[in-house]
Amino acid sequence: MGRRSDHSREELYEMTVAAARGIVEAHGFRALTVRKIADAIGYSAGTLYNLFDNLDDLIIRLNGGTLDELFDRLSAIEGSGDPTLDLDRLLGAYLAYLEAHPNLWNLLFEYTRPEGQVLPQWYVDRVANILGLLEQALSPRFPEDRANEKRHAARVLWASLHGICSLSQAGKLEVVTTQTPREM
Amino acid sequence: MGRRSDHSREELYEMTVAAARGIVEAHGFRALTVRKIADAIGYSAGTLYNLFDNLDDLIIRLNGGTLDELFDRLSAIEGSGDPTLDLDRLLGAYLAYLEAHPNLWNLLFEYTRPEGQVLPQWYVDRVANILGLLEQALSPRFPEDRANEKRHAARVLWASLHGICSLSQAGKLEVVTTQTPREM
DNA sequence: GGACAAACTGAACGTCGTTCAATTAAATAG
DNA sequence: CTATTTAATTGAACGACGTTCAGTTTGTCC
Repeated sequence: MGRRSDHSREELYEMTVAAARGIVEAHGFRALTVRKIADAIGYSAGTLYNLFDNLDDLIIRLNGGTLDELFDRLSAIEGSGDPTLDLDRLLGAYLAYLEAHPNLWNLLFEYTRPEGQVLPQWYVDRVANILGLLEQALSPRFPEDRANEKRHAARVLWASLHGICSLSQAGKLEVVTTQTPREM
Repeated sequence: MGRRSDHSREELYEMTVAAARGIVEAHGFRALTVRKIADAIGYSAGTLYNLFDNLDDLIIRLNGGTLDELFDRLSAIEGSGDPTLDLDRLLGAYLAYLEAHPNLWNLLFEYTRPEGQVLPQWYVDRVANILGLLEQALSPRFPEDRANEKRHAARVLWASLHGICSLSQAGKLEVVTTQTPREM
């Protein structure tokens, strides 16, 4: 079969990412294969290589969308100026997203790139944007000339939270503790 | 080729785990395949299935050895009774091990089991033993009737540290911060 | 209407984890 | 010492994976 005109390039791109997302949400990231995505959208596997460099690229685009969604949820929270309260709200929204889309969150962190590969700049920027929301909430605690310490604090906080969620999600803490991530 | 008597079953087991460890340390956990391990010890791939259920099983045994090594390093530290000092020493030993064997540490956490599979009890016990060392260092801070809170604190501490090391190791923080795990 | 370019496919390649009949050697029995 | 049983080892095979690409079909432009 040759050229088809069922969908534009952009439509195909959206369909592909949506199909990939559906597979991950339904069956976890181990179930995500090029052939299954192709089947889901009614095209052959080779076609996907017109749209993406490879599966790695596709996953990163999908993860980019997840980061966008996460940013939207977190940035929808209006700041009160009280760091304790704001951090609590951010945490709540973050955990709510994690609980609603555990497999997407999983793909975000458990999928690591082949060695030597670096994340594209646009991806790094989106992570930085989310960290920016954290910094904003922390602002009242830091004078303006200590922006570096604020950056630092936001990252330590983020990484620690990540550790709790990560181990909990992987079931590596459940066997030792019955606490939920929220309690921890 | 039929039965050989080059090595006993135990020797073969040790050789296999050692070969797997060598591959992971040298080339990362993505390079770990059954065929490469078999080549490294001069046997065929099928032979490994006499010793291990599957690659998953083999990896867990290897990780078990890593946990043992980690426990040995950490338990070699004699407690001073001062939690701050003891925790600092434990942290130092932990980070030293991580820096010395980054790929082994990687395999310990980045490798997640297929869905539905639970970790064997002996594996869970070894994790609990390491957490026990943390609890021991925390002891002076907690009265005896608050053992649960101590357990809790040890796990939050552990998970947070894990998050920092995990993101740093994966290069997901380097792009946003230049801090080393030790500083964080 | 003919030439060109883009999209799409099916088959193929090499690799992976895993299984298994066949083969060989050790262990045991008579 | 030989015959039989038992255990270890292999090579070939299976199905699935990511990826490539020659060949085919369709749209587009002059």
